[in-house]
Amino acid sequence: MNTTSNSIFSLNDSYVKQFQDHLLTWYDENKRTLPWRENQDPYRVWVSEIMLQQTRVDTVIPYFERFTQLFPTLQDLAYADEEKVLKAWEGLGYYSRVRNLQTAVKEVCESYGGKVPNTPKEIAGLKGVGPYTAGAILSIAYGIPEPAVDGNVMRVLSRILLIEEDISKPKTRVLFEKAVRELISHEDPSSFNQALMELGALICTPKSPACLLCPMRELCRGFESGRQAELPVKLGKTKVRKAKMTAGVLLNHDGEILIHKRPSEGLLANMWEFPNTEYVGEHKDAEIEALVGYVQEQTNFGAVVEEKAGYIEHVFSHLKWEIQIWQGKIESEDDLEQLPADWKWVRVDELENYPFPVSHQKIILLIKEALIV
DNA sequence: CACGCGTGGAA
DNA sequence: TTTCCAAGCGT
Repeated sequence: MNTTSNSIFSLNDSYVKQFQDHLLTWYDENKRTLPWRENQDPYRVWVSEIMLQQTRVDTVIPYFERFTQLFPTLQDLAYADEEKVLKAWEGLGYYSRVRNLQTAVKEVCESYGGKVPNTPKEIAGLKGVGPYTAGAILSIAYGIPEPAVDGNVMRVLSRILLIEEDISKPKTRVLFEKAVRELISHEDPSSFNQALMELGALICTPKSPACLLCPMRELCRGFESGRQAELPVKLGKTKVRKAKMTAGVLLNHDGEILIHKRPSEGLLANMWEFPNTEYVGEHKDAEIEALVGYVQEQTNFGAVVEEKAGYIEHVFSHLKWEIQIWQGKIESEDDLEQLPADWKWVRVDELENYPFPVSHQKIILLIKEALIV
């Protein structure tokens, strides 16, 4: 047996075996019952992994239940109307995830006979499937010993192995993948990868980790040196740009509201919204002028703004919208049916049929509470 | 590589 | 209230 150092992490066979035993035993006794753990259906595993990207488990659970009920199989999703798919994702954020997912399952139907591929190269080639998700599907659905390195894994391993590389650097992930390749159980790669993440979620949390409850404590170099709270090293900055927005709830003669479908790329792609634009200036004249000008440009309609209907703030990961909301109407003798593509007149009770981002759901709430429509 | 891309929870 | 996120990926 090789009992000497066999890696850049100085992991000998004995350490690796203990690592696996402690981790897998703890996982077996403490893992949560989650809807995507009911079986190993690659499609369901895939959906869950996409939903869980940058999103909390508690948030995902109801979405996963509803989504898999609406689209039980890969084929159901592949052939579904994109609007229905976005509606099922409404409120979950990062909407390109689900459009990429649908693109990818179509690809699986066309190129892989409807069966999710099980090789790293093929699966990583699918839209929206990066290094983490590829490893997660391969290990969890197919039992293949590939690393699945997410934020949890980097946090947990940075502490246990005392790795001080900056985890905000993309290159650092590769280092952790090397570590996982040396540690991963070949008997149960699925449980091993999930256990690392589960430990990160339940014990080895970002702030004040529960080291006294941790099954890995005696194997943890971070704990041993009392430096677990300093890890992982994560540099980088958070700057949120503020944008002053003006939005309109604009009615036609039939009391219908004007809405717009956003472009297919960029922020909130393909989601619906009320006509809005960024403005410069301090006073209400600037807000009204910007809004009316935007509507004129886009639809060729003349809007008449009547009164302030409210104010809403909405914070994105990288942007803050400060939205002034105006109520008004479209004054046009022209044929109101001549709407440009991606614009629509809808009744209040029809709004629920369209996918709106949360920022504009707040406007819908204002309409239902305050406006007479 | 750096940045854009949502949302709601926790401290 | 402010900060930092939470099972990342595309460009």
